[in-house]
Amino acid sequence: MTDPRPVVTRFAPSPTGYLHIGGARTALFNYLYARHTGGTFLLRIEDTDRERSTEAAVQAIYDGMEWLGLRADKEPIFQFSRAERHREVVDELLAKGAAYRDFLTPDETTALREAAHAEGRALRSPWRDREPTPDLLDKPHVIRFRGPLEGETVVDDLVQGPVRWKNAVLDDLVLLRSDGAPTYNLAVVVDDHDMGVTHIIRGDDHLNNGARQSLIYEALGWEKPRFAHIPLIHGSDGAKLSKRHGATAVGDYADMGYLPEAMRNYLARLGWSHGDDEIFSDAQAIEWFDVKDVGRAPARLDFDKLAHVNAHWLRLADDARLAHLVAADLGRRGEPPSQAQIAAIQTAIPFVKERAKTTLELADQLAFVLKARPLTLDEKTQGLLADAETHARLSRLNERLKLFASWDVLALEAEIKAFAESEGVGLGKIGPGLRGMLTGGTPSPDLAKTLAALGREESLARMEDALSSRA
RNA sequence: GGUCCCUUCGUCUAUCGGUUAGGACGCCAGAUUUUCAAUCUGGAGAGAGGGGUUCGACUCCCCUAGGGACUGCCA
Repeated sequence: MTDPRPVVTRFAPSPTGYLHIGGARTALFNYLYARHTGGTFLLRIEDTDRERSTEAAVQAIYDGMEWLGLRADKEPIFQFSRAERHREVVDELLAKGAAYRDFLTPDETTALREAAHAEGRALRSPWRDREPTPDLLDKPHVIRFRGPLEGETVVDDLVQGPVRWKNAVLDDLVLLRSDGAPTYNLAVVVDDHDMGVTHIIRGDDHLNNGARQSLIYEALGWEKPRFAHIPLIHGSDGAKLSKRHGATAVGDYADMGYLPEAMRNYLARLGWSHGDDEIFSDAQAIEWFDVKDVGRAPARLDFDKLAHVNAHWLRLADDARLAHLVAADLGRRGEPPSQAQIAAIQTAIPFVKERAKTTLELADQLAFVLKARPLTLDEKTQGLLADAETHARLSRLNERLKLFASWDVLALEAEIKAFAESEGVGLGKIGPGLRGMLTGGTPSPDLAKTLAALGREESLARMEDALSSRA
């Protein structure tokens, strides 16, 4: 019952589009399970559909997995390159009598299917029980699997539990097309077998295929892998994932300011749970993950929660790394930062990172840092400076700060408080004006942090700009 | 049409026959307050419907409804 073989999982996307979020999660689950069991995680590109497969899509898959940090343990396998081997297996099936040549034309097949459909039965070709004469062999034909007519097939799915089908309802699927190209269901079985895959974790849209594939394994006398059909992810509106939901490709999430480690955390939690744990590291995910704990109901994407998880990982992220990401975000926005601005971002990031949920928000929070001198002051600040008393007070603050050497948050905080006390006023008489001079009105962190983020030189310069701008 | 899968707060989920049905995000209120956030505290909020089984069902069984997948010489 228990499979003694070392665990081998695989992610097997077809290169016909982006790597979307659902596929990314499937890859994640395969990866986590392999890591959890000390097994191997493989990548197979299912490019047997020559019409729709593109190199760009293959690259998109690589890029997406790279960004998410999911590396396969071996070189990827391209399914199309194994067509010869697939045909070999079909010959074996033919020899065993587990497959047959079907000379029906596409039109005849369609007619037969419709008739069978109307009666609610599975399609059966008359060629299933007819021996072709030798001269017929040159004629175009497909090769179909000869499925059992009686009995039932049970797939003991790791997520869905035991699922059973009457064999009579499973039709004889095509193994080899009339042009000799192997089909998906055949190729999957052969490749998974040859790759030594022990656990097939994939979307539950493949659940029905599991029964058909199971039958092929049996016909070949091969040891079957365990299946785990995980529910699909839906968009935030409950509908199927589509471009309309804003982002389909995983790379889009990078552009929206999410961190890959946050993505892994959030995606793992979508459909899988380990008690009440919400925030967990990669190491914990690997330690805890088991396909048995994957739920059976489809889950929706929740961008608010993703943002919350992202905020957590953002705070833990390295400042230099965040500075690079913010710079990239700004570049994408058409506002590439100068070298000086990048340096300013670096020093300011520690003071604003707990205020942002994405690197995009981080870029917004840094807007006050990026402003060029002299700042344009908002009306509120202009009004404050127009008041002689306030102006005089802020000038005194400026003089005092000029003499203040230890430019760190705690010291600055104490200094501002001390100044307020010496002036005999509350912070309310100082804060708005100081902030206005420093930022021109753009939102910024606490005053001491704003001063620290700006740095001594820039802070004092901005103050002096403002104080002298009145005339 | 046929086959198969799914159904706990708005969302993600815990529960694995006995709980005031727990947590997280979001939401509302309050605290904090020098802007904007963040943070802290509190609150509202759920077992699709109907039958069984049982001393007792969110939990097991059946039916209905709703959602989804497959039904291809696509994957």
